[in-house]
Amino acid sequence: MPELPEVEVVRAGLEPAVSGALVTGVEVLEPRSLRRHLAGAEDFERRLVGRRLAGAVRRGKFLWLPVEASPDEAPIALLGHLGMSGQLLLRAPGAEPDRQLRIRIGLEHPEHGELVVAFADQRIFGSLALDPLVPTADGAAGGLGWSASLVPEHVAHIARDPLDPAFDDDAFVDRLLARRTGLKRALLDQTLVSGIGNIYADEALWAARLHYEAPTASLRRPVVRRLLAEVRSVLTRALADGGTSFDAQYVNVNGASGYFSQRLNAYGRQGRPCPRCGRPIVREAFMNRSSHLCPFCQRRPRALAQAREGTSLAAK
DNA sequence: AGCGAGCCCTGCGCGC
DNA sequence: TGCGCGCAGGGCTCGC
Repeated sequence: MPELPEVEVVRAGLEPAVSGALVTGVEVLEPRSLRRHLAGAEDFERRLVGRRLAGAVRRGKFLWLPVEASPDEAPIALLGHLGMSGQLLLRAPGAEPDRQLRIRIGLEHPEHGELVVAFADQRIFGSLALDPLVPTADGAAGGLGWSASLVPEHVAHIARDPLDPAFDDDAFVDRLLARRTGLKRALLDQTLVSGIGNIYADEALWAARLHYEAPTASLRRPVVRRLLAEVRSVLTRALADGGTSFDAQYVNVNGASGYFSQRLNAYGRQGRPCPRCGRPIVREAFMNRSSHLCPFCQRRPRALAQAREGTSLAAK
């Protein structure tokens, strides 16, 4: 579910509440939400309770809360990924349990007093884990929200996102042009560029008038640069609106929805008019998901169209 | 290198 | 009303 803007809203909401807070208790209600913490729930709880959290950091769709350094342990962080339906909520200690509550983390903050970080997740594709921090490959800060050049081990292979000051535009363009794949597939590849999911890929492609199956190798450099600018633009605008909420699945740390769904031009708008040309937006199957596009504004590349015709003729 | 398939899951809305 | 189906903001692993 949540893509970069939604995860950033959550990070920004957590930051003031968790920075400097002591972990007073951990309650694991659903062990499957720790599937990426291989040592299990008991280990997770034992190593987290009594530790102090140092902030909230994000790279792409990954979020982590660094644990304050201890003299007898290598640096670690509480790593979270929301998957398709995960939420991190800030609650008062006595509050009613949230729907699909999986893990509760009790905190004592020097200024804000007692509070609870509740991890709720309908589909259990998301997870929390304690992960060792390792140095970043480029020496720059690990992500947004913290100056240390450290990143959780399980995030080390994830590319920087387009809102990261250390994102290298030229390197991204070079790497994308070197791929032999379809354009949307490349945008969704978190090892090439992170933070983009199905919604913002469709929105950026619509804005740049590019077809999702355009072969990456066929593109010209300025076209890729323009696409990157559109990616940044849509991520930034969505963030300013508090993210995209279609239902109660995505909410900020206080349980409130974002408003960017009202500004979507292509995603989820099949059958409705393209805001640019008025012709209907269509939905097509793609990677066991969907792509939404305006077939007029976003023409299928000719070489690909011919190949398709060839295939269908051959099939007859 | 890249891709498709399979897997990890729950719950909602729809048509019958 | 009940049931089956398709659908959903993600990502990891494996075999080809």
